[in-house]
Amino acid sequence: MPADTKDRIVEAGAELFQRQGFAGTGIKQILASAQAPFSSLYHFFPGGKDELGAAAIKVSGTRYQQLVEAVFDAAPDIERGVRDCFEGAADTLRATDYADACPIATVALEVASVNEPLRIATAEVFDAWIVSATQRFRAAGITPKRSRHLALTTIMLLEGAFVLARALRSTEPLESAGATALAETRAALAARRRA
Amino acid sequence: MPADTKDRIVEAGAELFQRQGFAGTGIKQILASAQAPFSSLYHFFPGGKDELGAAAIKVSGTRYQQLVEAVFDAAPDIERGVRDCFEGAADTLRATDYADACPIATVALEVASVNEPLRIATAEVFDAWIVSATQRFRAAGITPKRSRHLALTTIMLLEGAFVLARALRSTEPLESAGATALAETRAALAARRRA
DNA sequence: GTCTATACTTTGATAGAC
DNA sequence: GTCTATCAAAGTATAGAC
Repeated sequence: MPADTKDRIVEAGAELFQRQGFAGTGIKQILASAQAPFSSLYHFFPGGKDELGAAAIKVSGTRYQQLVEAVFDAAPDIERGVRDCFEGAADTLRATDYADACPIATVALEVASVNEPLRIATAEVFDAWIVSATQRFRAAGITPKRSRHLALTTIMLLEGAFVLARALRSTEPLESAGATALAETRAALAARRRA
Repeated sequence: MPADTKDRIVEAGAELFQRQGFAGTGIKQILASAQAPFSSLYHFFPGGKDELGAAAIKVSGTRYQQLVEAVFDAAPDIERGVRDCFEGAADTLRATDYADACPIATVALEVASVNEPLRIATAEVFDAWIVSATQRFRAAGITPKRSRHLALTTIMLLEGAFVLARALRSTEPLESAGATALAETRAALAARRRA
């Protein structure tokens, strides 16, 4: 629960953008949800909706990364970490009636070709995720090149599973994606042992 | 090049929805792009924007499936078909300045939690894709269960790669996803041979 | 089927008092 | 920092003549 007004606005924006998209969410709805006065938007964000959007992307993208890293840190090994990520994502989807998946994917697709500043904001988040995951695999002894490939694959499987899961209202995609991510991780670990 | 007015409207809507999303595209923009009179929208689509959206999802989703099936039909074997799909998608992304990826993913994420009729329209398209890909793998001798898993994995890798590629303005994700899809396909084919 | 005109709502954004 | 009032523009949708 954020303390000051600015934080409440960013949090409310992040949540609504995640569920309804950027264009589909009005700033009045955000301020009402944040229980903040209307004028405070332009007080804290002179750049208006776009500036708020960039802040929301950064905050929710960073928080999701921390969440995933916490899952990996809590797991006994990296294979379990991968598995727990997909299972946790499936749990969240079910618990939120298939509303909460990736915090920025919807906005990323919306803005990719029409709003360059926001596109860059989403790119920076994805970049950070890739770097973080790559580092995690490298720490497990996988080669740098293969670690990046595995990081990309894991993230793409998760993002693709989110698209299908939300549309189909099923966690079958998450289970399938998790199994593939696990198989790829094991293959990379096996290659490491052979080296 | 569609002949009559209704087709032009659907085509224009499909293209704009794909690139800018559903909420981010106005019906006036669609009609202007289709060079159609404003009143004809409600003549052909009494249900307004939502009905047009459902028609656009169905048309572009079906066409994309046919495109992919044509790629597989033209390939000498299923492994090459998988590879050609990802390479073709990468070519299209580069050729369109990272605008044309999945025709319905943006809309699917936007509407999943806020517009049930459109969510169902996207689900029907994804379902058809999954069934089509599953059948394709089964025809190659892979078991039904594993064929569905492989179909889901392939589609998810493509969708996830589209998200990252458009945000990062890079085809690296497509290359990585294609390599993983190919590896999974080969593993499934190898398991078939052992049976 | 198409044309013009328009109703109504919501949008993002601003001004000025307090 | 917040309040009220308000703006112009864009949004969807409808009516009625032709």
